[in-house]
Amino acid sequence: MPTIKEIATMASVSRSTVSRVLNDSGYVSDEARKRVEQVIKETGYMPSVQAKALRTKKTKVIGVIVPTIRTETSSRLVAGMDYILAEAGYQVLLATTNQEREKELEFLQLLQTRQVDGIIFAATNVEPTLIEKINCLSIPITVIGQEIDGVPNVLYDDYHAAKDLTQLLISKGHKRIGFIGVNEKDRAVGYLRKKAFLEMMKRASLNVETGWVQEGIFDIHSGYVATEKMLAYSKQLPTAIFAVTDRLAIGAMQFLKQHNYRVPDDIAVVGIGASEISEHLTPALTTVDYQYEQAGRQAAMLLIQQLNVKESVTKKIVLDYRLLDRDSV
Amino acid sequence: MPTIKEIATMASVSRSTVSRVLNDSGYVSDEARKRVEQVIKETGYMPSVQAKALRTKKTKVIGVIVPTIRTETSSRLVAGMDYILAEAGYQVLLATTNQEREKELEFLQLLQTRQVDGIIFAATNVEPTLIEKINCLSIPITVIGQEIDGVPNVLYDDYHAAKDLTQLLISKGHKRIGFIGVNEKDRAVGYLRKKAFLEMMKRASLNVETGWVQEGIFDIHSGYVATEKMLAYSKQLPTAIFAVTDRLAIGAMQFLKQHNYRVPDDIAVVGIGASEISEHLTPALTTVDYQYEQAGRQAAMLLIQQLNVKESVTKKIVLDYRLLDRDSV
DNA sequence: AAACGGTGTGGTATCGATACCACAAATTGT
DNA sequence: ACAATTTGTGGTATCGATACCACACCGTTT
Repeated sequence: MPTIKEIATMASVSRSTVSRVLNDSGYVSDEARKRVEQVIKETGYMPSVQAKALRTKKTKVIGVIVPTIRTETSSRLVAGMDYILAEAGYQVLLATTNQEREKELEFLQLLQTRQVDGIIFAATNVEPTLIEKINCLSIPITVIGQEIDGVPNVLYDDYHAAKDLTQLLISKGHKRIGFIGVNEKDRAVGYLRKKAFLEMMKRASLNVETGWVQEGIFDIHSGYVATEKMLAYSKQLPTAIFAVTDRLAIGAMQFLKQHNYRVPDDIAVVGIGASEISEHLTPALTTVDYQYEQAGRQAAMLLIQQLNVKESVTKKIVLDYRLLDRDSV
Repeated sequence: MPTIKEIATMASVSRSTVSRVLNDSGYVSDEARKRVEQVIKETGYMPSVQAKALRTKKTKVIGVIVPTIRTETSSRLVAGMDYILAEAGYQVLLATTNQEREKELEFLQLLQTRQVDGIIFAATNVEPTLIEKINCLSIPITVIGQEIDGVPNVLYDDYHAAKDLTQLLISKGHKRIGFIGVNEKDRAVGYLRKKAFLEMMKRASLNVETGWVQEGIFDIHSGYVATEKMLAYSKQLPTAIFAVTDRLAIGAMQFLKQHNYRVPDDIAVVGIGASEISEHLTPALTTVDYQYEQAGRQAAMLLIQQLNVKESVTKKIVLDYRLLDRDSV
């Protein structure tokens, strides 16, 4: 690959002129421009991204931090981001934390020294040190899925979605409803969804047995186990189970089917997430669609907006959700 | 962030000495080293990746080209790669092609000008122009999932896996077996799996009605539709369906259940891919586990190997697969 | 005719690091 | 004691681009 210097020599102009042609900046005579373009075409020259980045401090790369890329949620998020970012000429540099807190910090640092133009961060645990780090970051950032003050956020409306879903169960006549959650350190998925559930039950004056509240992690099997425990420890069996993710719901349904409970006739099940499989289950799972790809797009757009205006915006976007009332209730 | 020059001044040494400390190369007195390290610690200095890359031509970034990041297959692949690459100090720059051929070429070019240290390419269509481009690339590359001569490959054993799976169906007494494939331009998934199926049927002297052979794309719904067509156009109904991916198999099962065919009693179903959900379906899907994460790891390891020896290896790794004989047959 | 503003071009400094060489000082060998 | 290493350090060139300024050349304006 030739350098700009060689192109300049070949076209009998200075490097400056070649640069002007490349960036379409400043004055260049038609004649000079043509000569340069000709040489560029002949040689297939492409300017060195490294050199350009060093000089201009712009890399056209966006760092994306996600807990994992294996789950449908994350991969859809990233797909959505990538769609918008690619359109705007950016590429995605991926960083996966595997839920480890030190790694979140580490990657924020790493991406900064890599001089990415911006960061999109799908956080899980939001603790003070992390927030502090984010706030003193010199790069535009957008946080998705967890609320952090002072930075642009794209948020799911976990609270209201969970409320609506609980209300749906109640309105269909369920009075005994079990709950499968996750660790409450995850404020959005763990804390807010549970809070909404409990509040709605209280408002409807419905009792929640302690055995009805179980906790899983993020995989299908833990939904299975949680359901097993729930049924074992209940004085009275619940008639419905609210699982905070589709995978947990799928695990629950699997356990129920295998133990000859009919869904939804004996026990109804709902999830959150609208995973691809959810509508192909029998019965089709009632769930909430957060439209993760859309969320990724929004986050990317919000970031690009910041990059363009060059001053930190602190907008919050609360995403819409759709209740998918299907056959499992 | 200070520069190496400032660190040098602060530690009363030259930039060269700081560089030597940073890279642990050449001779540096203990005393000088200590002073430099002290200043680095105090300032929190981190060398500019851009400048380093410009000088050394190494970016510590690996470009990964995949058709999409939304599917379980791809996301697992990438997760596997990321695991190994992160361990070796590389980061992943993502490029998704959405199956568009021009984009595959475009990204190969783009990644090259970005001076990534290596490329991992999960190709789909392998046509001459692409192969040519790959062969004249100046960067180490590893291709995964499709066989291309002259470059290191990580391959699934599509042919034998499909044969084994067909054999399994035959050995369980099935004589009328339907097939749901994908476009044969995809040599691995479309062509090889079909070839293996047809050969095994022929070898067992089993007839394959034309209506029994259907084609879908890569989503669940197309498996549903293909099954619908298959049953509509069959003179005699098949007793088993071989779908070349799990998603197609899931679509098939969904259609069958909804139309009151029992799986596997009336019609058995098998897939390929061992998607997470496959074991949680009722009945649990018989499928082939390609261990995509493992595949991603292998590809990453193969690439790193090339980077280390600095000469192009042309090794081929054919991955092992596991037949998961579950309840859908 | 002098002054002026718009065009077009080249030269030089710079971004922040490493490579490489020159050279001084310390150590070793004979 | 002197040459030959080994060790330690700094200076300069370079990677490949852009930023910015200086200047030359025009045609207008006063």
